[in-house]
Amino acid sequence: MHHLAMDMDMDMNMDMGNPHHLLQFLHTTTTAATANNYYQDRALAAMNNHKEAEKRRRERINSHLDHLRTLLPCNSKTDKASLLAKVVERVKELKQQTSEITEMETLPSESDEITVLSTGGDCDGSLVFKASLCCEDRSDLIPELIEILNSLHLKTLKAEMATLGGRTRNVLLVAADKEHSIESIHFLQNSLKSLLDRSTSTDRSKRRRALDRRLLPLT
Amino acid sequence: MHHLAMDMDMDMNMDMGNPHHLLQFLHTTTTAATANNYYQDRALAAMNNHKEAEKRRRERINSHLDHLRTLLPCNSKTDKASLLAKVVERVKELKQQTSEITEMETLPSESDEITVLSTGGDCDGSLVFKASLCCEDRSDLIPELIEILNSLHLKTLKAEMATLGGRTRNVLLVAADKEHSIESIHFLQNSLKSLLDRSTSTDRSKRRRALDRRLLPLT
DNA sequence: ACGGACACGTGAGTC
DNA sequence: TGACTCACGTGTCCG
Repeated sequence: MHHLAMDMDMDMNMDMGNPHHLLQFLHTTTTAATANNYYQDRALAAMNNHKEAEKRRRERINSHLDHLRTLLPCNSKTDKASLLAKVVERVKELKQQTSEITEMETLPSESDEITVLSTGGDCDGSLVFKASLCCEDRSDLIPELIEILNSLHLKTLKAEMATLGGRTRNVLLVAADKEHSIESIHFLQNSLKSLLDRSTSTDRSKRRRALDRRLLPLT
Repeated sequence: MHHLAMDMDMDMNMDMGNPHHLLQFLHTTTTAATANNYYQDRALAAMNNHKEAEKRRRERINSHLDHLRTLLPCNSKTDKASLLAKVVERVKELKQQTSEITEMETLPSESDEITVLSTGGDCDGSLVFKASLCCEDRSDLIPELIEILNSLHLKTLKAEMATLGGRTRNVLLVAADKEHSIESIHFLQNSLKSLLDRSTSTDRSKRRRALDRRLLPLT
C-alpha cells in the first residue's frame, strides 16, 4: 500500500482526510485489479461495519444520557459534562439520604412494612441488599424467612431481629449474585409480601385502618 | 490551495488520514511563502486549540464517568454504555426509595411535632409555607385548625391529613401576605403549639415510649 | 472571528 | 480473525 507511483494528472482536490477516497483511488488505478479487488472490497465492508457499529455505540450511550436527562431537573439542552456532573451529585445525595433514613428503622412499627433496597455496596462480586420485614410476630416466621432466602440462593450477611408488643421487625443484609440482582430483588420482595399476606389474612381488619389516608381539598 | 503540482520524489508513505501532514506539506512547498505562512500558521494554531479543547472536553466527561464508577457497584473496566445503564437504574431506584420514604413523612409518627417552614415558592405575590402538625387525634382538631388559619388570614392552598392508630398528621400548604410573612409564621407556630399543648396535657405518659428509638450502627 | 459542544470516521487495542 | 470499546482529530453548527 505504500510507496506506490502516483499519476501526475490526478486531481489533488480530493479530500485527503477521508480514507474512502484513498481506497477508491487504489481501487480504480491498480493494474492487477482481479486479485486486489477482493481484499479491497473486504476492507471496505469491514470499514463500513466498523463505522456503523461505532455509530450504534454512540447512539446507545447518548440514549442513556437522554434518559438521564429526563430523570434529573434539567432540560434537553444541558451539556453532557454538566449533565454527568449533576448525576454524580444526585447519586451522592440520594445515597446519603437513604442511608441516613434506613438506619432509623430497627424497632417494629404499628404498620406492616416490607422494604428491599440496594445498599450499593458489594461483597466479593455480589451486590448487597437490605431487606426489612415488619409484621405481627409468630413462631414460624423465621423458618419461612430462611426458606425464602435459601430458595433464592441469597447469602445472609447479617440478621437483626427486634420484637415489641407482639410485633417484630427483621432487618437482613443479604448478598445477591450480580447477574440476577434485579430479579433477586423482585423475587425477594414478592416472597416477603406473600409471607406477610399469609399472616395478615387471619386478622386483616385490625390493621386496615393503617391505610386510611385521606386527601382534603380545603380553601 | 488546490490543484498544485506535486513532486514526484515525495514520500507517499505519509499518513493520508492525518491533515497535519497535509498542512506541513503545503507549508514547505509553497513558493510565495511570505503571504501564505501567516494564514497557515494561524490555521495551525486554531487547529491545535481546537484539538486540545476537544481533549479537555473528553477528559471532563470521562472524569465524571470515572467518578460514577466509584459510586456504583462496578469495576473500572465496565463499558461506558453499561455504566450509564447502571446509573439510570440506580437513579430510578434511589428516586423511588426516597419518594417512598418522604411519603412516610405524611404518616403520623408517635411523637408530637410541629414544623413551619418556607417553601421558597410564591403564589401571586404571597409567600408559600409548609406547616405540619402531628399529634393525638381528636374531633375538634380540624375546626380549631381552620379557626387559626382564618384568624391569621392565611390562605390554604392544600391540606393533607392522615390518621393511624389514633394519631393524626396534618400537612398544610398555606400562602401568607408578603408584608406580614414573618409575623405570620411565628403566630402560626405559636397557635399550633398551644393547640398541641391543649391535647397533650391530658395524656402525656402514654406516648413516652414512642420516643425510645435507637440507632444501631450496621455494616 | 472565536470558543464550546457535538457527531463523525478512523486507528489502535482487547478478547 | 471479527466483534467490540476507546481516544483521537476533524468538520460543523451555534452563540
